[in-house]
Amino acid sequence: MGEGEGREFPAKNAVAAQSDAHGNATVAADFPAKKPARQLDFTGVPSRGSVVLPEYPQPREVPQQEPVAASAQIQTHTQTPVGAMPVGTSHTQNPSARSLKPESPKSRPRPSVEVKDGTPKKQKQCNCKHSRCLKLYCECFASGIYCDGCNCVNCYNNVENEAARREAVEATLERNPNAFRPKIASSPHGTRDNREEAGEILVLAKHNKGCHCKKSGCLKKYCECFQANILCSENCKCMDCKNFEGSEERQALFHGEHANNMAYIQQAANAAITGAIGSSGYASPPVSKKRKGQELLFGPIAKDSSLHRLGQFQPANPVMGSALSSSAPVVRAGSSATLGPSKFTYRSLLADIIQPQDVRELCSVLVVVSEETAKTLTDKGTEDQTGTSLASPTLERLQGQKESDPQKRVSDDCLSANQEDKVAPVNSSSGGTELPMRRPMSPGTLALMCDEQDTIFMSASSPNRITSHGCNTTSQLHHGQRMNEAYAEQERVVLTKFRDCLNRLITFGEIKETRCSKLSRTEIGSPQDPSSNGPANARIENGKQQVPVSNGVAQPPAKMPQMITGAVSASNKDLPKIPALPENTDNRPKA
DNA sequence: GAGTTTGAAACT
DNA sequence: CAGTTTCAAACTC
Repeated sequence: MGEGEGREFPAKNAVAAQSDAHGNATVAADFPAKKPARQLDFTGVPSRGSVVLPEYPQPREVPQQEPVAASAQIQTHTQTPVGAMPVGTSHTQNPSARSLKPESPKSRPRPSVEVKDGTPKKQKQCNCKHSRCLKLYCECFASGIYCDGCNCVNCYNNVENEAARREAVEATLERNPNAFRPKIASSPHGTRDNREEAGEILVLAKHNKGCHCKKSGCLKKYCECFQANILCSENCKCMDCKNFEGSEERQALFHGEHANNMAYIQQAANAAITGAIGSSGYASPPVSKKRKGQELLFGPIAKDSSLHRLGQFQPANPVMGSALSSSAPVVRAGSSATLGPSKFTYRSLLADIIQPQDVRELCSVLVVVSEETAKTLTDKGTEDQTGTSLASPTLERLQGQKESDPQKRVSDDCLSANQEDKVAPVNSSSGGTELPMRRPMSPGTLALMCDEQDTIFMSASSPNRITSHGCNTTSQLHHGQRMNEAYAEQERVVLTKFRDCLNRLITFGEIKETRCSKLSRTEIGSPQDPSSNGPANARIENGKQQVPVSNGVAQPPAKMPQMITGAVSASNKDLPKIPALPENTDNRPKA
């Protein structure tokens, strides 16, 4: 029979293995005639009643908690074993004793042992009448156990009919090799374990095949996902699903009876994340999934779950929803692998840290750096030619810059830039309104357009330099060579700085992610104050930006400038006013 | 407890 | 793969 076949269970399950041993055939054979009852090991599932399985082969990830008493299938595969029932206990309640049943005595506890209040309850007993308990319709069969104490009629799911049963198992596996495998898979995120206990909902696990509910809104036990106490996932093809994170209906359902279930924890976590990130951060769609027909909105995605999923993600909360839609890069994650079933709407952790003005500031810094580099190089050239050093502070800075760590460099640069602005604004002869020579450029432009660098270099040059560049025809060749080197150096410095900024952003993003992650776990119990990541927490020491620590968790700076410039926030006001990026394009000085 | 509803499983 | 039928659990009254 295949019990074994196909399934991995056997392997995992020692006991099972023996029966399955793989083979298929073994079942009967191996089946010790009555293993106490263990049934097919095929599942790997916990045995419900019977015997066995010392341990579950598969870690079932999904602990089910809750209510679910679910149907055998799910239960079996999932819930049962899983957390809820300690193998030993539950099912085993009546272990051996069961009389296998042709008759189905009702003595045996069914597989689905529910454990509430810590008290294992009796497992369900099937009531099959037409399937002989040899099809998956039968929860016992589906769970891989013999019927025992059930109310079924004409049952063949027992030792006495092992042969028939084996055949049935084989047939079933033939149709679907995964028939006896757990239907619920946990998500990659392993955070759930800590919360399983208290009736938290397992939102991270998901149904392998997904449900296909049409009328239950996936909020009734008809729905396998709901029954397994998990949220519907992208695997589902249900309609009008309300079993998703943030669903009001779902919340209402759990509210009261499961006040502290996972749903709330998750929500709180979301809230925490949102708070940490900003109002436009994560949003859980309070609105229920749309019906497939509604998907007009989403286009032809439909059928597959994608559409469906989109529906699920819809922000129900008008506020959040709008925030979501308005904020640029909102990634809907949720799909499986990663976010998995958890349908959080993902938004960059840096979303609220990086403001448009910050980008502008970054551009300013880069431009300033570019200028300084150009200036320095030019001065050097001049020095070379004249033999005199200009002893420019800028030069010193730049020189030092190359030696110091990037962060310090950035910081210094920023400061220097600011200073320079105050003291001797480069190219700002005409005052604030005129486009400074240091035309703001997008990082991308700075990084990618070498030609632009030339322009900047040229424009950044002082009149003197220009003069020297352009007027001294005799030294043009030599000068040209130097210029090339200067460009290269200039580009190197600018790109280096930009790279440093990006690296810092990445670092902070990671820090924030970690922090949010922790927050989400602890949020419910002891909400942390999101404000902890305020600007005040970012400090710069020794030119190096220090990551503030709060509650043991590194705090990313709340404000971008600190990351970009590595300088004090005060630098903002010192920075030259820079027109919006797009506007500059045409204003760049022509060399 | 009978009847209805529902959706997975099985079948075509 | 889609549509239909079968089946048994979940649900309603």
